Amino acid sequence: MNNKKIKLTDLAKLAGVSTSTVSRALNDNPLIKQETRDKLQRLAKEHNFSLNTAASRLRTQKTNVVAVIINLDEQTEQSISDPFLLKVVSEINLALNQQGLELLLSNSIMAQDDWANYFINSRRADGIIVVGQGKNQTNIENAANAGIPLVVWGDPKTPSNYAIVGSDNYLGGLQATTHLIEHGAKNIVFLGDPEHGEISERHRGYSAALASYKLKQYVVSIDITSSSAYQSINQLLREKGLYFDAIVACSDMVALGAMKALKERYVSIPNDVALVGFDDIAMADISHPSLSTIRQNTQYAATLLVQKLMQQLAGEKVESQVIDIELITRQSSKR
Amino acid sequence: MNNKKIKLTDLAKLAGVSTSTVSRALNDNPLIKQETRDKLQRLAKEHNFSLNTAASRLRTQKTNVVAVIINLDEQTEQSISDPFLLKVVSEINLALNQQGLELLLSNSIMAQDDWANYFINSRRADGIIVVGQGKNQTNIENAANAGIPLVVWGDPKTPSNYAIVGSDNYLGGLQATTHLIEHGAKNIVFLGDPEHGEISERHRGYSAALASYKLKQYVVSIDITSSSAYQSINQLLREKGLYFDAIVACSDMVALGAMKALKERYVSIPNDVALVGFDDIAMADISHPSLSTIRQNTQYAATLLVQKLMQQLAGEKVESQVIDIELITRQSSKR
DNA sequence: ATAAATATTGCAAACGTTTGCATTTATCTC
DNA sequence: GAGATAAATGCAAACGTTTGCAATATTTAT
Repeated sequence: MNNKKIKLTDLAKLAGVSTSTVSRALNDNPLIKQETRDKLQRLAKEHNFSLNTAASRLRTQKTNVVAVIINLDEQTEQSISDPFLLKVVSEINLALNQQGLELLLSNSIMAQDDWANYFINSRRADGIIVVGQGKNQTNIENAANAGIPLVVWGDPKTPSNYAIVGSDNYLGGLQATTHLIEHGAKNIVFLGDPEHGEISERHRGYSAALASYKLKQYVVSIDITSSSAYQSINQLLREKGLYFDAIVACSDMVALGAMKALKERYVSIPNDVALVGFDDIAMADISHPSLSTIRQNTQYAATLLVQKLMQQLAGEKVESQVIDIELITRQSSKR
Repeated sequence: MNNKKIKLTDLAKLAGVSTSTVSRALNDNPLIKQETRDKLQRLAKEHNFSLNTAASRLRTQKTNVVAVIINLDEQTEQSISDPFLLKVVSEINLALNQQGLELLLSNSIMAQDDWANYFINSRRADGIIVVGQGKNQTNIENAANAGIPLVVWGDPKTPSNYAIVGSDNYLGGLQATTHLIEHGAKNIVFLGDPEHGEISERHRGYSAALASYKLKQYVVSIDITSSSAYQSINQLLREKGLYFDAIVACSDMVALGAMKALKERYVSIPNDVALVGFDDIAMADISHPSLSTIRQNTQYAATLLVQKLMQQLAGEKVESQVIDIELITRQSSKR
């Protein structure tokens, strides 16, 4: 094993050419004759050489790194328990790698609120993808105003000075609710946190659907975790009885928590209470009864996020973009 | 907004001192008078200055970055659908941040098998944490032999030339199985892939438990996903009927897939078939009936992984370490 | 064959830190 | 109060790339 790390200069010496030539050859610069390029690339591989990214980043002022920060509200445990956010991250990772970019992950850093500075000024990353709008968008807004290159996964209809990619949450809420109404539901509970970025739009969709059928709203505001959903449905049944015949949950995890509470009290799903979730996580299909839900196209979203960030870095102006959702009907809403 | 990025030299000029002093002051070097340090740190904050990490990494030959690679077998879809692996990553992220380290995430890179070279030689990261042993450990072994600083989340009892941190999978399999036997199970199926790193140990524990009670093994080998579990249990019931009265699943996702198949065919859990999973993901508690399982202490594991990697980077010799597991009994195994 | 145009390579100066060593300034000792 | 020791700061050389420009080699046109 080579004890000493080999560098560009060494490689140049070995090949009997200048370092500039090697550098260009390895970067496939057409200035260099194809033949020479091939030779040098082979030599590099042979000697197990790879460029020192620190040096190259210093020189080029580019990192090819994108920071991804999971923007969770401190008060909720959503992040760790919710598979959906992590799925989004996973898709972003794939999309980035496909572009030869790397992913610097962060979830706790959001608290110390100079994250933009931390990542960009220090040249740790070229740009930032924020996953989740959270309850409070001001620090994102500030960062965007300060010229930080960033894109956000969230609700694209939110007015903003930065590009947001995300599902049509309003339509999702609308479709979920309409679907339940069309299957005979009259008293439909919205289970979630209407204050929260994306979710408030889902709630608006819910309201709109109810309004057009002249039905009454029942909003149950909870922390968006499955255990919180479980508890609140339990409490509801205990204290007020079964006054509803359907639930629109703001996420699948929430829906599954509610489902557990219902099943424990022998409330039949979907006959007594029909249920629609949001996200289409793996468990939606595995649960029993399987969970109807609004599927979000995370893969496409990830591609878009990366693409828009790159465009922004290239100096282009980018806009928010709405992604189609799809109602997946499973057992939990079929009567 | 400052148009030009401010650098160390500028700060020095502003303060009327040399760059060395500023550099040392910002790194809290005791060579510099406390008073000067405070003053310069304040100045830096005021001007929103942060060190250019590219330059500093180049100079110090250290990145303070750890690469985390999710080591999934290509043939399975485990990674994206399984919340457990992502939970581990999330915990590692926390542990790293606590040490002031950053996390470079990778999941697809494992395929192109010079990952060690890619991360370390190129100085993208100081060390590597591999999450999951996968079926084939040779490329990890090679990397370790080549002196790449790395630690692995997997089964610590696997003989290796690198440090592995992970649960006592053998004991987990043993406890899960014994628990079922003590609750009256006679014909216990092991559902999983006994070829797979960590899981083979769980299977060994299962075998040992059965042996000591002189019971017969029923191994159902599947891909470790919930859908695969669902299908195979379905097929089993269809073709062979209910010849078993308990299942030890190699993971919670697999257990939940099996549970769905059982429920669909009105097999009562736990009365007809008792069930124990592995991991204790959030869904284990939310499912109905709730799922008994072997809890893995991921948080402690993450801390250890980081700690051991740091020790290794400091030149110390580090050993594999077994982490205690805990049997969580819930409804799925109570009769 | 020669001049002009083009293709290929090399020189050397950055990029922004850190750090060994030299230097200055402050503190102590007798 | 002078000399010696200790504390605080500054000088300048790295770290390993990339790239504008200059220089050389090759091809083309006449």
